[in-house]
Amino acid sequence: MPRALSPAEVEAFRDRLCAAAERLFAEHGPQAVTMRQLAVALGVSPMTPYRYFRDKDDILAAVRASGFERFAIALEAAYRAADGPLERSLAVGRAYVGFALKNPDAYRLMFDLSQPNEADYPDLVAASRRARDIMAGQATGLVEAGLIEGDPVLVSHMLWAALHGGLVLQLAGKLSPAIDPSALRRGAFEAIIRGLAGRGAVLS
Amino acid sequence: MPRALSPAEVEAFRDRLCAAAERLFAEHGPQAVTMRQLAVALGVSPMTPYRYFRDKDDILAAVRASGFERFAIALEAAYRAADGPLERSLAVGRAYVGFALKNPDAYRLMFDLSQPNEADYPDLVAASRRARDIMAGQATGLVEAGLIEGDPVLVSHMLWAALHGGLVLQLAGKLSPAIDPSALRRGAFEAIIRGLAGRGAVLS
DNA sequence: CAATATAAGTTTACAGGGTAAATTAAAGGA
DNA sequence: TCCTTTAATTTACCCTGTAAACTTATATTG
Repeated sequence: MPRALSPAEVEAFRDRLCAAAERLFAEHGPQAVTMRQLAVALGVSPMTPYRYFRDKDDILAAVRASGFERFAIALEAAYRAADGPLERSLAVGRAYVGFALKNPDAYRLMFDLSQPNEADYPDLVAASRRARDIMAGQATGLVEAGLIEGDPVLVSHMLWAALHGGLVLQLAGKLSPAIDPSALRRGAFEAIIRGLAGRGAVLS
Repeated sequence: MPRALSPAEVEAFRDRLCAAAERLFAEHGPQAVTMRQLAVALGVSPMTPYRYFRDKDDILAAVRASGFERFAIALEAAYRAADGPLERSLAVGRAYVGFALKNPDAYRLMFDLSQPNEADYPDLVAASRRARDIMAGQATGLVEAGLIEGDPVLVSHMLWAALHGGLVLQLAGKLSPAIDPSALRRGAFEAIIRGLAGRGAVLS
């Protein structure tokens, strides 16, 4: 049905395609998310997606962007719901771990090292930055309250590294004995925040 | 020249092939390490590698295993050269970061989440375990010396997570402003060890 | 020494991948 | 009505990984 195709329709198609990609990814693994499989999932010919995305990398970037979007929303909600810097940090940490464990495939893809550099995908950069800003805000709160001493940016990086590193090693099966996921969610990583914020940690 | 082919010759071919794979990986990216490219790099026909490896995943597993081998050797050297638990942990941490920054491609591949599960590759499991054991030994030292309180396994996981998370976020370009690599090597991450071991950190 | 078995290596072939180019079909404006 | 525009499909190409058949050269055996 040529002629036109409103921005809303374009957006709708892109969303449907991203959703299909996420489903394929989650249900049949990374090697199953192929142009042709995506096409059949949408009941469309193999070349149709190219009207809406530059190429396959562009599609995967959109999927990652949508993941970061939902991720940022979850972190923001936790941030706003808690009050007091320490409580906020703990809540954000819980939300972070919760998201990763509830959406392991999305989280994997979002931080996959073999993915092309995100700099070429503005939407992805924006969504990614949104999540990073919450991490920075939470860390700044800890520093301003005197719970941790040091550069807020560095503190943010450290806490993020601790969370991400633990999750990624767990998801990769490198930790042995493996960590009980429910223990993770309950707050094994809170130990780091509490440990550092507990008194006088100085990061420089 | 059929008949025979000593174990040493087999090992030599496998090593040459792994080396070629690492070079392709480092010089032209992951998508360039293809069976046919590997074959031309060795001056051999495309099917010849299949005499020495089950399939492509088997080759990549061997490359990862050799990476973990060199990684473990570096950590062990640092571990032995230092004396005193804190010094040992700091030395191992420095060696860890040094290896990752000097061999970013190897490190990426070793911890790539989209790689098939390592459980199917005994050599990889062994090499991986060797590295993990050093991390565990170093953490146990900290706990036994009373520098950190808690389960040594958990302490090991936490420190490993902090190191790995920071490196991986850095390699993925997620940290902004990016960390100066030389600062990383000089010991930005020592802050975590020192912070935790500084006095009375309790991890549980 | 000649014949054969065996194993290293190559050639050929195929299914499935991403995507460029040509083609078709449907709708709005003249 | 016809023509332009554009969504969508069809076709085609080259590149993957790898199975199967074939070639070639030695080591063993008669």
